[in-house]
Amino acid sequence: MAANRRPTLADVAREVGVSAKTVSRVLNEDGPVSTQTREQVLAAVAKLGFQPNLMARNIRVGGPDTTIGLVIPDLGNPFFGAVARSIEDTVRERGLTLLMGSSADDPDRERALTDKFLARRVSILMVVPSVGADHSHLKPHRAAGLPVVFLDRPGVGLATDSVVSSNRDGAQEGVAHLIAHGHRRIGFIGDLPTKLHTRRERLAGYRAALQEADIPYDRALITNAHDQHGAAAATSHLLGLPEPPTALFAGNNMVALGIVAQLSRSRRKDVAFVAFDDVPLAEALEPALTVVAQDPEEIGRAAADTALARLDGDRTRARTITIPTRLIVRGSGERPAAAKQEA
Amino acid sequence: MAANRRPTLADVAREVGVSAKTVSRVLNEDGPVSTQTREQVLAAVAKLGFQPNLMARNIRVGGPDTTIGLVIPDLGNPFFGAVARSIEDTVRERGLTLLMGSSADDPDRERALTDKFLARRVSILMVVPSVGADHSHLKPHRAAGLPVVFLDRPGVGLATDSVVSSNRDGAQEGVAHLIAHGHRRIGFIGDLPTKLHTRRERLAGYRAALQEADIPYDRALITNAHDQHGAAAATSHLLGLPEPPTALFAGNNMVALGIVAQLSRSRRKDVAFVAFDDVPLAEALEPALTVVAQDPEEIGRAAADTALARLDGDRTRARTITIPTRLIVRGSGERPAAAKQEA
DNA sequence: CTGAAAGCGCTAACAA
DNA sequence: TTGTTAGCGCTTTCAG
Repeated sequence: MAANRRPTLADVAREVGVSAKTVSRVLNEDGPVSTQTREQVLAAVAKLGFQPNLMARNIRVGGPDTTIGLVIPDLGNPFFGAVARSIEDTVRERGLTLLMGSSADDPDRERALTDKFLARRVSILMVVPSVGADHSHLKPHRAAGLPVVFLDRPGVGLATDSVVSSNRDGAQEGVAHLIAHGHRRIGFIGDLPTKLHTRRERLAGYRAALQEADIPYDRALITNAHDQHGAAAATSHLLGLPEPPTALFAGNNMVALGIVAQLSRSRRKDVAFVAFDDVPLAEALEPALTVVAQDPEEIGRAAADTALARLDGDRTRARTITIPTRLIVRGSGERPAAAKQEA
Repeated sequence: MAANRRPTLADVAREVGVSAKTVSRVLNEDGPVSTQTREQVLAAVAKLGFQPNLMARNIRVGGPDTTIGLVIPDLGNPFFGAVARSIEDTVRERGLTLLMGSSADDPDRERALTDKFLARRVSILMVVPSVGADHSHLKPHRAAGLPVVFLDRPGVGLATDSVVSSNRDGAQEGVAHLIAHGHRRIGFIGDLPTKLHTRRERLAGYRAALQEADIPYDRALITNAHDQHGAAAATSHLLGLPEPPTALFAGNNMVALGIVAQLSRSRRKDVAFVAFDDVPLAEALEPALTVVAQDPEEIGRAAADTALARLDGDRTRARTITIPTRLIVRGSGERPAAAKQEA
């Protein structure tokens, strides 16, 4: 229990025989200090192992803390990991540190996290909104100048900046790719819960592609899955249908992993496949996986840039930034459709 | 510039017509408060949108902040993402929030981050040590009761808890698997920089396996790579050798991705392959990828449990916890060795 | 160039 | 059950 108190500014001051304010001046390169005392102070700081208490400083200065609060669904999901890295890279030179937490897509956990972040007086708040979450409680904070940015999905109850992928267009392009290769029965495995913005948008893109090609929409071909395991089950289900699809479209990276695994296990090389969001080793699969790639780096950078601009006084109206996706054709979308396709 | 000051405890108190301390009591469920005033206070809190300033509270209470500082090499690496998730899951119920930053394996950045975390008075500090970093500056903090845990690698200059994988044994097991299938020339592609603890340990395991089988160690078969791209180049290099290896061993997940990609591009199905650390879709590759799997969940949990025990007063001596790895045989290690193998 | 006093938002300790 | 005073560690303000 050697809980010896950590040294304070006063301790350093006493050590040198100056006032606390002088030490403060040295440390913050505030007012003028003689080289003489500066050296002494620095020496004492080193000797005592003094670390200024940032919380005390912030309290006094009154400004926000130099942190940026980030709420994502899952710290372990590589997509959000990549977004977080990009945010950090962008804000680092401004001296901001990341305060992170995962919501597990639960509105209550999301609220608990944002409340904690607000209590810490973060400089910026970024949230991947959970389904069912309402964000009107953030209104006064935004009004008071706190930059709030929604990531990956729009928020509810608060008009603020958001950064999303071109979900609808991207999905449409991916499905059109399958259609161009002769497929007319295309299974869709989207996110769960089905109310998820990304699930809706990507399904809309799917439908748009069908419509464009005059292919009727068959509800039986639409399923959803929350994780890799569920996606594998959904794949089995779809392929076991009386009139099974000849191609599959994955609504996100986790679903893609599940589909690939299941197709591999069941040795179904005849099923064409396009995934939304890229996955590692996509190019090493056989056939290589064609994807609609998102751009997590750009999403993170755009979010951070927008937030920093707000911090710098940008008071223009809230904007939604859409980051383009990119169809990467690698082969899996080109497996021939079954012979029974109609003209 | 509507920078209207955020409401304080005093504002709430004034609104209700009570003292600040009474509001404080309500919010912290401290001393007794009449139901009457409690209601009024709560109403005022809601009306004003008051959020207690956690920094001010911490200053006064004197204790550490309810955060846990975590320094990892790269927020985008799924392995560390999984570790972070596990840590968060373990500490959540204690009310601790994650403060994260990536060091890019640069000692200076690592130091900058730990200093920031210390200045914030984190409750716990967890670090994946960079090569070349010295941690003796943490000594007084640890002595003062701050739990410090090293992750994935041991730290330098500070005796404290650390949690690592069974790198040596795991690598030995993986390489022995290749040897058991007839391979005698096995290429090793490890981490960069070569001083990395994991690189050394895993190479030691590689050598132990060779020795066990009386296979001479050939330095020409040892390379290293920092990322996927470098690993692909190293693969080409090894396979272009006058006496090329018939099997490869990957020193980490990123290297594994690079090797798989390169073998795929060059259509080299004849090369056997085992990787340290699992990767997504390993089972869907052809052949499926045999790996020495790490257990990031368990690493995170062990680290968090240890740190929490320290926080609760555990003063036993520093321990190193080794989390076992597990050989997952999926096929890629079993490709037959080239015919020219000697007895 | 340096110091003393006051105060940031909150809570511990002691009254009332 | 409630209020008052003091002070956490730091910086601002104003004097020396």
